[in-house]
Amino acid sequence: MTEDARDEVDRLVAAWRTERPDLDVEPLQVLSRVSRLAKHLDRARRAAFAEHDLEPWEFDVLTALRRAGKPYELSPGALLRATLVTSGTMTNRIDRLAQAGHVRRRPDPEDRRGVLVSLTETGLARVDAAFSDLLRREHDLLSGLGPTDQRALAALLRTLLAPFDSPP
Amino acid sequence: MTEDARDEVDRLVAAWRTERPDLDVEPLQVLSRVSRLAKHLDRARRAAFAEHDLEPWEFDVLTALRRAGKPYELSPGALLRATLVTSGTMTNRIDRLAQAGHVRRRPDPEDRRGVLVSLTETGLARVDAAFSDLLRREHDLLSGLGPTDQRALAALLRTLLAPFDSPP
DNA sequence: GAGAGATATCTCGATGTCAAGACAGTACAC
DNA sequence: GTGTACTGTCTTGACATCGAGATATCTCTC
Repeated sequence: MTEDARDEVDRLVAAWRTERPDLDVEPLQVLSRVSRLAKHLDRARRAAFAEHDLEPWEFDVLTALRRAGKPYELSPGALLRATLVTSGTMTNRIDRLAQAGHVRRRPDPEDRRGVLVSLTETGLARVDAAFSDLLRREHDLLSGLGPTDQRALAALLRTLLAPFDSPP
Repeated sequence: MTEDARDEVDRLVAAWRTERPDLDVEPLQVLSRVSRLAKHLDRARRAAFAEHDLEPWEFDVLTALRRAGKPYELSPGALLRATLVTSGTMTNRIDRLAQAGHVRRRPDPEDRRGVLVSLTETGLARVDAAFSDLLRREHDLLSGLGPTDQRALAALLRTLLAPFDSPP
């Protein structure tokens, strides 16, 4: 391979090697790329959702409900675990989604502390359209890698992610 | 390998397959993992920097200056390109870093619109200590992968990142 | 069945970010 | 040289997030 496709992180690593030759900066090759890629993905997602009048945070909540299957209903607690945000943030998100008419809140009949949040018709339609669109764009972003490479990449990332998702 | 190490994304993909069997959700195997991993990394970094009394955003700016080499000086414009934030954010960051005594601002003698930002002694010491610490922790995060896997992962990520870093 | 601790949700204040625009200075063509 | 477009930095207002704490309810032990 004539992999001369240097990216921003290659330049960053080279700079560190000059400035701090005493340190092993190899971890940056992986982890800086993960962070930078995530930042670019956020921007791409924002652009994709704009066509459906959705913010990324709205999409995150709506897809969690959509994935739950009928009746598309989850507790705020389940939602915050799915989206990695704090409880205060989730309360705020649900408030605004309810105001926009995308979700509906009702008291949990089984637990009087609890609440259940469910998709409305318009919320369901909106998230389905946005999700199809997102997948189309993500497919394009990955077009630089063949199916084998994609699977290899997914497997490597899974290894890194596992300790976070299932704490020891 | 008994690769049964299902993570949160495997569950997410399985749920989508059930709910939207009409869609090809393979891209999520890669891109959802990138986003989720980045979120976990942010938290880990925040914890690491807390010991050095630095916020992640402070670290980002200080390392950009550190990497520049002596005299550790860059313009705000160069800094915002290095950190992927907007100009308003960078002005705010420099203000607070200057107030904290980590950087210093001076007018650019070559361009009267411009400003140059440089590390102070304490800024330099702080960033060097925090960076060593960060690398130690990142090294541990990657301990689940051998050197070959790490290189493979880095190469695959580079391919995805290249189109963003060097727009065609 | 009473009490202690855990759990679920919400409230509130502080903060970092962005987007849009203001302003000063520079560069280049004519 | 003058005018126009561009560049670099800063200002402002809106907003989403977090963290800590408040409140209500549940659960488990004795």
